[in-house]
Amino acid sequence: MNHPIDMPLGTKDRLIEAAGEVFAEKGFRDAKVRDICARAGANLASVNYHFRDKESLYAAVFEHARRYEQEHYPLESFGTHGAPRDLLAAFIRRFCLRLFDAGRPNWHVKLMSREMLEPTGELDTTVERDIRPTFERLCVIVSGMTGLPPDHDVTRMCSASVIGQCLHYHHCGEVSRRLCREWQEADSFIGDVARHVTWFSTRALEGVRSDVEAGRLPASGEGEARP
Amino acid sequence: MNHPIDMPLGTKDRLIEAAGEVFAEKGFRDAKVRDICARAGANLASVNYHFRDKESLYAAVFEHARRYEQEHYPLESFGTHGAPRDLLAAFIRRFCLRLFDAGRPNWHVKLMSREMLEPTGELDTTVERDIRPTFERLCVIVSGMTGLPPDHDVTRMCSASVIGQCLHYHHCGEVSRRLCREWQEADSFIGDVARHVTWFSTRALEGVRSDVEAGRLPASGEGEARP
DNA sequence: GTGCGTATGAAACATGTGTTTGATACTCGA
DNA sequence: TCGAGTATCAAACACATGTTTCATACGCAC
Repeated sequence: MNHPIDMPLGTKDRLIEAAGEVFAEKGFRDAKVRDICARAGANLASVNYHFRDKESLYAAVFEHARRYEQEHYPLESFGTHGAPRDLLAAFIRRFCLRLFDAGRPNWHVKLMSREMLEPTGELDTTVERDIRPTFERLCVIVSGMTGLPPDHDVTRMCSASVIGQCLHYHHCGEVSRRLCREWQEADSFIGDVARHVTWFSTRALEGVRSDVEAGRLPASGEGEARP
Repeated sequence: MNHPIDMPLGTKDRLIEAAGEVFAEKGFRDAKVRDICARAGANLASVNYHFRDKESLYAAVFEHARRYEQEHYPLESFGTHGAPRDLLAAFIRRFCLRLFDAGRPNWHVKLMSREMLEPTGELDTTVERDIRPTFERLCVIVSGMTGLPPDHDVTRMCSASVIGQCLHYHHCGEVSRRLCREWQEADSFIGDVARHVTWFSTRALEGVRSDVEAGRLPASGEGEARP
């Protein structure tokens, strides 16, 4: 039976929450059903009762995470009015919040990182339902700054540069924690990252725009990559 | 007994090679000793004979990878002469080659990605021996472009922006493969990425420099992060 | 050839772990 | 109160997988 709203969470939901944490921490294989059940305060058999097996639980966790993200951080539904650089700043700030806001279930992004390293079917679903619309939205914003169409290769790679900078602090968090301990520990961490990425990217895109207007597009595909 | 040079590789070395591949593909836990031995064409017991156990094999794989990287892609030993922007371009190209050059054991970077998600002791060693000197080297180059000291927060975050862009195509390779299939498949992929990151970052750093010279440093640590 | 250290082989062992089972308790409508 | 559907529980099961064992083969000094 479905659980009533505003109740201390039924077993099924507690399992999803606990599973999310454990899957994010340990990965699918290393996550032990016994551990999940213990954290959820549920019996060992409950996973196989409420979900069919461990794998279906994994899928349920992803479904849950996707719904949560879209409800709380709807990145694709940005207003389209305003100066491109303001839109960019707002986008980056929202994106960083989504990445680092520890307010609520903070394991969503880590789960995604794992999927990227070793994709299962869940990645495809998430890309189409979540990532692609977000990325397209960013491309439109960046397009407004470069003066090139949203589907132009340069626009898309510039958008990837923006995303990449933000994600870096997440993916390589363990490394940068070791390189510059102070950063991550600062209360203003999220704001600092967002502000820096905005600054760096804005200046970059201004430079790109003037290059574009001067007709200085880089010739791509030339074989001069190797030293 | 140690194996003579230029021989078809002894069991111990074949095990390391095979283990590297499997660990990178599946992660430590999912990697099965039976699978590793099969790929190495060795007996099941050989892992426990040549190394003590699976974990020591993992350590040996990392040791091997670190040595290989330092021999083949010594990033920290760059020349310091030349215009900063040329040094930056060279650094980025070398770094991208190191990330994507499929020429030889291509599993090193993937192993590192896994360590970042879920650090074991190996990450610490690699950070100190490999990553930190590389990063410091980049900071000096970037410092030459911003006009700020190498250990200045702005310089370090700008360096992180450069690294982040490059790593993005690796960490999120599976995603960008789904978003823009053509990119990854192009022969010129490595060159394209390097060229774009260089372009984007150079323009950004020029902008940063003029902001710095005009005294327009962003006030950090302000509480204006949340919307 | 004999003997010793090293390496490989096939099989057995031990344990961690996902899943199933059958019993028991709880909820709610008739 | 009864009974059916639902949920929880402890125990057992089944299998994958890291490790060990012991037998055998190889290489080399004497």
